[in-house]
Amino acid sequence: MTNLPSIKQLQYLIAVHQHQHFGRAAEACFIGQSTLSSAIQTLEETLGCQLIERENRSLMFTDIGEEVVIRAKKIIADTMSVKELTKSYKHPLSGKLTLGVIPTVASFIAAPLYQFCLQQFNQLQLVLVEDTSDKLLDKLEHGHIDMAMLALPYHTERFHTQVLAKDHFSLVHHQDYEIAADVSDLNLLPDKSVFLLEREHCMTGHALSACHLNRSDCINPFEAANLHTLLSMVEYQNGVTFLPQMALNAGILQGKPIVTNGVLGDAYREIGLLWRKTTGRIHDFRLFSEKVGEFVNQQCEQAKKEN
Amino acid sequence: MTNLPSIKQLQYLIAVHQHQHFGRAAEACFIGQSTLSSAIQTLEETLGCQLIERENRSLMFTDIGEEVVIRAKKIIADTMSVKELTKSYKHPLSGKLTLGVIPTVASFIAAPLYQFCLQQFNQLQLVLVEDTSDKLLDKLEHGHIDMAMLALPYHTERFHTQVLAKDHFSLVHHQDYEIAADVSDLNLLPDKSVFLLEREHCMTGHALSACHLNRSDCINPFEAANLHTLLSMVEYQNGVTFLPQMALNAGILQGKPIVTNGVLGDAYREIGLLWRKTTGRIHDFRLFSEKVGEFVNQQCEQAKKEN
DNA sequence: AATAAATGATCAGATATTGCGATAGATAAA
DNA sequence: TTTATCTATCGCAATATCTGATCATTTATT
Repeated sequence: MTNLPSIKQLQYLIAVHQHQHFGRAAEACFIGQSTLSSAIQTLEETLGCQLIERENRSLMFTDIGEEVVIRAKKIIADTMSVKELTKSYKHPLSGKLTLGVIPTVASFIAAPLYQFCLQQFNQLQLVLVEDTSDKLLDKLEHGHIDMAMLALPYHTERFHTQVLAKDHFSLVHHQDYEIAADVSDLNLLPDKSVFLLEREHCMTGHALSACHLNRSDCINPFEAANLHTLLSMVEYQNGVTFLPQMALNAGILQGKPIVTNGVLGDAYREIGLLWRKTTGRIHDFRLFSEKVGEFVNQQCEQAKKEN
Repeated sequence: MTNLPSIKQLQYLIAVHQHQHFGRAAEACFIGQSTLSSAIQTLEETLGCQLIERENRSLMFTDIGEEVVIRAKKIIADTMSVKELTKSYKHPLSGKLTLGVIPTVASFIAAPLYQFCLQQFNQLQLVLVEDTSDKLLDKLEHGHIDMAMLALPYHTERFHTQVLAKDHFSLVHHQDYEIAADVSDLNLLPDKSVFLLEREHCMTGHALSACHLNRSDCINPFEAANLHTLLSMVEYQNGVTFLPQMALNAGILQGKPIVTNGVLGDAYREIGLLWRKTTGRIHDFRLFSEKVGEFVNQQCEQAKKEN
């Protein structure tokens, strides 16, 4: 058996790297400075090379030291995930779970989702975070959130993706606005009559591709930052836009002189849950996505036979 | 600081999993049986759940135990790679290095490459292994070989790929075989006049795509398993085939009544080195690929102004 | 049924590792 | 020079790891 570095040694090394200071690192690890000093020395011995250059009053990690720190971090993270794994096995869906949700979903289901989880998982302390898709993926990668709920398709190989539900788009317009009864090809809509969210918004892309909108002339250059601004434009400028079923079910049109023109056949976005592939709480997440999947499906349900 | 499982405990757990037997596992770890027994118990305690069901005369890993073993293996591998990393830093390119090479490369450069490495890296004990691309990637994944040299493009995201050199294809044919002086479009060659290796062979694909051969009629249905069989067919059946520069430079046509029709403009395969992304010998491999890259380039060099 | 072999758990005691506190040594700041 | 800061070192204590002998249980053999 080869003599490998120990978990503790790696933890201590990481601490020194974080604090760039032996004393403070030792404090953070709840051990004495001397202990840490000798631990690092032993580690350097087993690895057969210097990791840290101790100078007058400052530290300096060697190239190889930096590389070792990177790998050590991964090893520690993996080891902690083993503990998480066994813990979530013993106490399913307990403790804190931080879920990131994109705005065009959170607006409509954050509150009922929170209520739902409170009932379903009474051991769980759910924390919701609202942000854009990009930001959420960043947070997910860095461990600031445990899972992300966003609209698919969204290109990412980095994480495990679990599809929960289809959320169909409907065409909506002012109740007085006359529109051809049969709008099979949406590209035939009048010039500048289609209002959308800002271009960077993932829902804009989803609406465009799901509705096969390729004639840019019919799209109004105005870019809304949120759905309510968008709706007010549609209301006053007598245009049209696309709303996901989830928004309609949440009553976004209530009290407004805007009506839906019915669901558009195969135009939909998908709601999905993402998590880190290396997570230790895989059981938790599977269980969570199963239950929440049912809930989200319900939120996206199309009213049967509604005239 | 949370109480994490130790590296040793994980190693012992893996040993028990491998041997499915406490006694033999202990032996393999060079520790007493009692030590191992208590180590596993301590591990189960820190993880808070049972990993192994000890029965009458047999072992049985629990579901969670199996999962822990999988993750433990990764942690141990990563930890060992840290040791490798520092070792290769102290003694660059020393010890054993096992390199897999595909047949259509190995045939021509295995011997001179071995000689080259003997001179360049006198601390290195190079072991060459010849096998097909697929098999080599399998071996690479399972750690049976350290690097693989194969012909690109070859689709794989699993490994780091380092391109070494372009190896151009030339059209060759029997010296008495008349061929249009200007064969700009190879699809115009006579029916069944093009001989190739078997369909599964990566060089077949590379030749086809590099030479933009899309008219299947001109390809002879015979499939050769190696280049020498292929050449004998070309020789006796008066057909043509494509050979990489590497083969020509190695003198494969010497003594044969076969001549080259000159290099085909942009028709080439690339020779590349692949290694596991998580390797600890990254410095070694970079150094190796740099030097060997020069060597392979030389082996693929096209004779200037040769008439 | 009696006996032997196999296997993992347990215990006391040895050894190794990890920990602490005090202090030394070296350097920079006052 | 004095003081403050910082890591290394040393003796010693606590803890973890390891060993060898032994136990309890089950299975195979006689």
